[in-house]
Amino acid sequence: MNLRAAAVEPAPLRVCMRDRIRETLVARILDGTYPTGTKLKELPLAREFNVSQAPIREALRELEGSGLVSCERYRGTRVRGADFAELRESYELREIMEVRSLELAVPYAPAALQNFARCLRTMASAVARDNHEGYIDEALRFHRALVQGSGNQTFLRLWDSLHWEVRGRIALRRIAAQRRGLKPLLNLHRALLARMRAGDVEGATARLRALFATVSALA
Amino acid sequence: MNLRAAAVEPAPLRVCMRDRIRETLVARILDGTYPTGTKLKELPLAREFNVSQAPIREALRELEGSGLVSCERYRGTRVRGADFAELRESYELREIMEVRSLELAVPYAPAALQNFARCLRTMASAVARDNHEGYIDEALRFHRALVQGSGNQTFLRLWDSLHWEVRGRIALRRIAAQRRGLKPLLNLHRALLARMRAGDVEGATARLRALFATVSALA
DNA sequence: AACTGATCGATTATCGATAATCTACCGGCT
DNA sequence: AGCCGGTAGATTATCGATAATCGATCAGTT
Repeated sequence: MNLRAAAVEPAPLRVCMRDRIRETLVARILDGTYPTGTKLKELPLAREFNVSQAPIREALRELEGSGLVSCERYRGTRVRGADFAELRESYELREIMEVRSLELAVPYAPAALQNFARCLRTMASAVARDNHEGYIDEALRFHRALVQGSGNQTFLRLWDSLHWEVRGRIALRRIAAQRRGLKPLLNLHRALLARMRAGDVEGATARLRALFATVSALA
Repeated sequence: MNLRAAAVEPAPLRVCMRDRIRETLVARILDGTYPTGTKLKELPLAREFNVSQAPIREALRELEGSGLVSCERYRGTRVRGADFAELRESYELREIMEVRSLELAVPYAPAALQNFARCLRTMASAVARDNHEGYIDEALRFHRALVQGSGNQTFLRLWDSLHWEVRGRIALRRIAAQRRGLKPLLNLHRALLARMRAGDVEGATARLRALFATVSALA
């Protein structure tokens, strides 16, 4: 699932090596295959993907831009992100963006509210059937729509660049594995939507902050 | 002035073509030499910089990461940012980051407060001497330090990636050219620092928002 | 032994050329 | 005229090879 491509381009169409390589590397970094500090050497990667050095380098430059790796001239590329501190920082960033988006977007148009409600129904049925991945997919759509509602394209691009389709999955799986599962998160979303419907900015942002607090509490 | 490099690496040491090219392109995009929508063709750029296609492509990939251009497969790279709407969006993002940073960092340690005070003195003397560029440099240091104070590295990297050393300069020059000049901005900073000293989060964030409102009012 | 400087292997940066793909244009057909 | 398919030129994506740089090692000196 690539939310960004789905929203912006008609077809993902990954004919291009660079994209395939980049997505593979993103996944490996965020799921821990490459722990923080791992050196990503270009020629070995080139051999692994059966390509030349060029597409590897370009993929690495893109990752540098999204902050997952850092490069030092003539010294190579190292994995930067994905330890827990970094995950928490990203959530902090996401929180302030989503809170501000709420403030900018309330009151919502009926069509937007219907869209959120549809997401919520799908999330609920996923929880009912213990379909964690289904819940995660839909929750990400819900939160992305929240940011989209702000009308701030810069927010949306930033949100997309943080790769929640991978990194959110990691955090939510841990919550799903807890005793109470995803039910509390679902209920918080319900309360949030109710306040959004009521046009109650204060109440809505409070619920949204509570949602993020749940994730932060993972520790 | 490259704040990012100055803070992270000992020496910028731009021995590498990619960096020189990237910085040139950033400046051209943000100062309007390349208006929004301009197609950046690789071979002509390669000829201009007397390099081959490779370093150009990598520079473009980095710009894509920081959101200044967008690429479509086999269709090339176009300038994305730097119209006024985009500038406003970036300021919105910067505002929520700086406000949140304040909330996280208050109350400040004495050393940090002294640093802010030193910035402020430099800003004041620059205004007194009508040295706009000097004011801008120091104001950017002040605001960067604000974000740094949050301890959130992700915030800081994002702040750096927005190229305020170019884009902030553009906005502030317009304010400096107005009737009242930079004086009101300086006074708002003074008020802000006073509230920071007092450990008054509410008051400080209010002053900070007022600062950003001044910029947004540029229209 | 500690220090200095030269050298080698590994790795990144860049090059020049080729393959893949897109866009615009053109002629034939309905 | 308007539509379709194909071809040419422009542009991007990738390749394979070379140059530049780094880190570690080692000989020689004190």
